[in-house]
Amino acid sequence: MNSSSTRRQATRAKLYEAAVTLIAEQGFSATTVDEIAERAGVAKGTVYYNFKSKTELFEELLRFGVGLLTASLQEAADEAERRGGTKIEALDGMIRAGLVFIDRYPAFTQLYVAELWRTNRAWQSTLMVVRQQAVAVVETVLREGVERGELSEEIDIPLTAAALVGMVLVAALDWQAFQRERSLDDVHAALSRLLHGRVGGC
Amino acid sequence: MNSSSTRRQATRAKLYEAAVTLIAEQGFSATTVDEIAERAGVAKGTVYYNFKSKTELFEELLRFGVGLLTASLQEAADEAERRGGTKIEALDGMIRAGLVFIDRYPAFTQLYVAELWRTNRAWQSTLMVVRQQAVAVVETVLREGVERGELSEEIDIPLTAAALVGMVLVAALDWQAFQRERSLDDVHAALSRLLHGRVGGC
DNA sequence: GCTTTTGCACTGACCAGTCAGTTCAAAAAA
DNA sequence: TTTTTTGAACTGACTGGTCAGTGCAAAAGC
Repeated sequence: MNSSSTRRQATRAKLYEAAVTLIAEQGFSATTVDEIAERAGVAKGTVYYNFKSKTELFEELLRFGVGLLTASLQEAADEAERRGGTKIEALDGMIRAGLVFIDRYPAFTQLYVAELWRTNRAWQSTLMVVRQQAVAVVETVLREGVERGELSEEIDIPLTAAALVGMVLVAALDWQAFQRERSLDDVHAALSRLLHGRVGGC
Repeated sequence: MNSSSTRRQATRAKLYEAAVTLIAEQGFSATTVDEIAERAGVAKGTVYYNFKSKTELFEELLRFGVGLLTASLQEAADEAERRGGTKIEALDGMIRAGLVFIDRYPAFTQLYVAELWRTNRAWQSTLMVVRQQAVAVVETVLREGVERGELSEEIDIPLTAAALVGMVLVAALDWQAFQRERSLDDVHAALSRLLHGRVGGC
């Protein structure tokens, strides 16, 4: 049972890997199950042995990917806490963690952004849940920062969290798509400056 | 001749209107030409009488929409200039203009974000051009701000522009999708605070 | 001896694009 | 003025192709 379930896990991983790239490039509807199977080096029947449908494969992929992102944001936040840093430092660390994630899994990020605000889709509810997990990590850090008096009491936590996530997401995707020559440190520096309010004179 | 060309324009407008909503909701591939025609109250043949293909309809829609956005950003920048405001004030006005645009055309914004970072798509080149127009407006204001000494010389213009655009885009879409109860002023205030660096103590 | 994977033929729904034909307002003819 | 003609705009049934999902017997792995 144990060895056979790792075997299943391996084919699932191959299918995720294949699906994420294809769907990021072409979108969900334009990507065929035959393509996914071929890219994964697996028979079409295997896709349906492992997943109920194309949609279910995609939903599990979303859960899987956002799980990774959330964990890595949380880890960055905990790391700052452990070192006794400020919450601004924690946010800075999370920006970097976000960039590293996007750098490693650009296709997933692309796909996530493309699907997030669609309405009337089968996986809408899955996305809502999964988005909330990720944003909640940022909101928590903001809330703790306000409580400790490190952040202004007047900030609007949900909106600021959304704006910060957006800033990182879009800057990173733009970097990947249109400004490949820049280093991760360049991007991090630019975002960090914005976070610290060092754009205007101040 | 005159009345017939306005008739054409009217059907084209109806088709844009129908297509933008459907594609924003479902994506390009998942939206059928039959659906677009039905929503527009027009026969399928009419779509093909007015546009070479489904893709061409979509490309013209992109050009049309980003044209509107660029114009409204530029207008906000000019308005600040006319009043002799600082470049930070200009950026603030552009943030508001962006929010107003997204509030009025949420479907278009959704669709733009969903398609922007896809690779291997037929309209890729159209999108590149059109994105550059929009980002260039922001970059110009940043550059002028640095020249005048109002903004730090150390900011990275292309990356900061991308980050600002992303901040507005994502915060606004999140507002529309998940935080409907907030007012445009709330969202503007939150973003403005981030722009002015009033999140941390400073 | 189970679970898992393969290979492949098949079905039925769906859909982009076509095309022969219709509509109608305005120009030309009577 | 009335009648006829013209052609741009529009219509919707139809076609050829594509694709999600099925079924199943045989092989491979554990």
